[in-house]
Amino acid sequence: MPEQNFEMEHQKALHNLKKNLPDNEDLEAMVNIFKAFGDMTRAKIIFALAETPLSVGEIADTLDMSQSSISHQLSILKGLNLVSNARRGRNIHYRLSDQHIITIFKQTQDHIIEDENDF
Amino acid sequence: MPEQNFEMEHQKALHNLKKNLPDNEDLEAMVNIFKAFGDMTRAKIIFALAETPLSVGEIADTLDMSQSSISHQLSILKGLNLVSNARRGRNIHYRLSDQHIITIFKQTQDHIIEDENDF
DNA sequence: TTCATATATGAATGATTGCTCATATATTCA
DNA sequence: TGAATATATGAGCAATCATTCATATATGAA
Repeated sequence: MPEQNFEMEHQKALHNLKKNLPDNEDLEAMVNIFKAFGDMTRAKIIFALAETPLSVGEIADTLDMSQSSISHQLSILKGLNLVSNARRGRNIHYRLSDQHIITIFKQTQDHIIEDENDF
Repeated sequence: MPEQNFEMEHQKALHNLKKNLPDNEDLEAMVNIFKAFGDMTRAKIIFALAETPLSVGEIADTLDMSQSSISHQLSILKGLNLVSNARRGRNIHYRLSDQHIITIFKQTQDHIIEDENDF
């Protein structure tokens, strides 16, 4: 009876579930990154930096937001090693730490597009 | 002088930045998904559902959390089409809407691993 | 050194959010 | 139908968070 096989498989999966979950530390690292992505300002900063390195002021101008706000958000992104910075003349230029970051955004965009096709 | 070329390229990139950013609607959709991923409870739910479909009660037991809390979080995930549900006998089973979701998590895990190697 | 500019930072505040508790709804079973 | 079980939902509360405002720090120019 296939119905019972399904049930048995399910029970087995259920039993192993808890120990198959990533440990809290790893999960927390991931969740923190998603949290960083889950804010309009930071997402815009990331997309902007995907095009070219930018100074704090340039980002503030582009996004039409205060210097302070951008600086605060950059320090969060930096704390998570999502961006790095370097002085360039009078300014400090920020850049994405690695290309993975923009890939994750693109992947998510794909998910949304796929999703829209369902309707 | 290569320094000036750099500066000119930068000015050009800066000028085009604003109109190259994704429009707000698209960005908001992405940000909402990241927001959903950016919470330990929901992340755990997603990892659990990546293994097998589960009822609300099974998730609550596995994560050692209240039924109400899990139900609330599931409704958020469902609102974003990240999970779907179907009654199965007395219970309601939830499953991931598509496989993209777990790919995004794995991609992020890769980012973290790469990051750790830098130290 | 002094002034001007660019960035960082701390405190305060309003908004968002995750959980709990109580309760409503819905389905199965007897 | 009535009781039991599974899930959903609304209000309330504490915690988190993004922005602002004021100010500190740091660099470059004169």
